[in-house]
Amino acid sequence: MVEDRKLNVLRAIVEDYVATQEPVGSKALVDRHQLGVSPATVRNDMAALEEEGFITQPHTSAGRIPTDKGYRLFVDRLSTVKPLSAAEKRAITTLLEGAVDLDDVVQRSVRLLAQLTRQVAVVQYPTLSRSTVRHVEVVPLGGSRLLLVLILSTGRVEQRVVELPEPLSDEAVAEIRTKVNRATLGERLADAADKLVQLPDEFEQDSRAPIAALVASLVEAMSDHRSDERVLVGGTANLARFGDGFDTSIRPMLEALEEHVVLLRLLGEATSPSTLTVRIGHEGPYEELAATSVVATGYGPGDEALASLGIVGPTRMDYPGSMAAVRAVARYVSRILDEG
Amino acid sequence: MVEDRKLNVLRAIVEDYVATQEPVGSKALVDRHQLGVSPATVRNDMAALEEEGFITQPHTSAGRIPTDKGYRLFVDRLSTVKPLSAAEKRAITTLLEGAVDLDDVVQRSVRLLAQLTRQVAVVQYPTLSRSTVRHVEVVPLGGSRLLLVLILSTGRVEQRVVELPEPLSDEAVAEIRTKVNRATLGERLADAADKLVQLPDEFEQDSRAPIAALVASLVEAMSDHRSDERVLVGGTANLARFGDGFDTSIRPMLEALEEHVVLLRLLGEATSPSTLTVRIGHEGPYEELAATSVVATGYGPGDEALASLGIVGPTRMDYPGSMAAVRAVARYVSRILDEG
DNA sequence: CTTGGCACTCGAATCCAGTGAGTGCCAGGG
DNA sequence: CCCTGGCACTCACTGGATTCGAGTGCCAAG
Repeated sequence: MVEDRKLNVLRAIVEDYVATQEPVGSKALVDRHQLGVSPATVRNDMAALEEEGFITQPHTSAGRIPTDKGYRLFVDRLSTVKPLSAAEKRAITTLLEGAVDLDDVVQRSVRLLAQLTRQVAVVQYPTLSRSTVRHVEVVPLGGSRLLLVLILSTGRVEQRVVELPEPLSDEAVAEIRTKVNRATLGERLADAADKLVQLPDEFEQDSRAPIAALVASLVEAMSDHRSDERVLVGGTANLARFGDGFDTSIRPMLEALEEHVVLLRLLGEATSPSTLTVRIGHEGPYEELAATSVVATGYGPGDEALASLGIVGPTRMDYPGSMAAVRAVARYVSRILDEG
Repeated sequence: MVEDRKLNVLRAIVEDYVATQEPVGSKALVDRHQLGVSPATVRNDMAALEEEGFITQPHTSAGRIPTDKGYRLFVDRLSTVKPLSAAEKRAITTLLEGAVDLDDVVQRSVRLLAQLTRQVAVVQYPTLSRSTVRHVEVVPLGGSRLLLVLILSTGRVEQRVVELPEPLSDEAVAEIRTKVNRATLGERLADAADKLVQLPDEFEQDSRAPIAALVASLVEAMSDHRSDERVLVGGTANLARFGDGFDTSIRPMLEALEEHVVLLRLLGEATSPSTLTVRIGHEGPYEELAATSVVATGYGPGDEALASLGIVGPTRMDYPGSMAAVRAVARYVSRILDEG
């Protein structure tokens, strides 16, 4: 019973602090929430909560603010899912349904997430490594140059221009095209690359040089994990809203947002769309980002997570709202990928 | 003679203020520059400069800071080109030469510009509208779906998936491919679109429906100026360095950087790579960005400007350095586009 | 035209009380 | 055992007064 109230107090503190960004005291707490007890009682509870490490006071005789541990308890046990408003749901569907291609989906998702949560949004492009080959196109560009276009099951398109040691006839190109497609269609990228390297054997000895060059370029495109690391960031203007711990917190955040590798580590392993990952403050791998939290989840067709998306913001964020938005967007995007 | 010294004083003020970010007084000025006159003389000159509107004092009995008009005079008449260091030149060539495709070139350019100038860098993707068609590829995806790949002279690749009203045989696809290419090869986008709309007439009456759908999608891809508006932004972390006029200036900047349309207006019309555009403070079209300047130029193969690139920073920036960096990067990128 | 001298201005820094939100603790009552 | 009102205490914050000093403007002399 009394334990319950303590948790209620913690919840109230988190909610008020997130709303006001100011340390919250016992008096204000009983005023704004129906706790049914006096400030003195709340004070006792607060003392206990502080003892247990859930809240802290910035200085003696100031209100309390939640610690990372406090936020953790809050998201794990105290926060109820905040359903999105009808308007928000509508915004999601209408915005995402207007998307024309994969790039567009990703761009719109970032925008959407940033708007919904008023935080910085991060969306990773679908990973190459788990997708399969849908088609390979070989286009002569004149001279001895070829354009290779690699179309993947996720809708991603990679292209490369390759310079051959000698020109190829149109017939030779056509032959290569069919053989390459026969070898790789429907294969996962890693497997497709394996099959490709054996492909030159199927050709005459003296025509192998150009084939080998072409295959090498294609294999490189397949194994090039550059695009794995591609992420899109949006809503950075929201950073300026933390009028508070400014320079200490905004600088490393901006730096992190530039470093895609860092961002990907922040988003973490792509989990299934039904699982949300919340990383609070110091729980993350970066010391400089101790004041920021990450709410992320995976997305992809079916329940297979191809990539992650999420938001990054100060530890003092609206967790229920952010979590609801991230989850909703991930689901809608997954559904779109399902259909496309 | 005395007029010359006044200009020297202005130059010194700009340089010192840019370096220290603090109002500069007469004493400090004679200490740090070999002006060969006493502080009192400098004071007289300063009074004159203020009278003419080139400098101002934030409050009585403080040092002077340049006005927008002062910066303008500085960049127009006082700044000598600051040659890049050997290391910087090396950085440019090595970084840009490693690029594998157009996207990569753009990405690397942004990074480079941000590093060189320690400002926010903006690079516009090469415009579609002025480029010509190099190749159109039509790929059956099974069922009645086709993938259209549009390859442009700039190296840009656009793709669309189109759903036809009825399936097409492989032979029909091949025929379409040749006809489409014959009609559009080498044409500018606008002209190519014009030719395409007449294409269905060349086919049998009863096979026109799928052709029309295909053509419509291609024309849309060609006239879709979405990609005209694509820009890449980098180096936002540098914003945090303006430890000074923070909240008044960083917020609108972040917002502007999110709005690509705004950014494009800031970059302005793409000029030839040999011409630099410098927009100082209030000279720009946006009231909120009165404290920011833009250094931009066009780039593209030959001397034809396909798109713009540049940097955005506080009016108190190192103009000679920024201008040198922007110009150098634009030239190198143009050269790469020439070769590619 | 330049220069040294000098009075003057005004923001920034320092100091110092006063204020008040908030706490911890305690004794009394359900 | 838990809640509550009371009370002394702490300490950031505010605002006014004061000082300090960088920097200016002006003037008379060279």
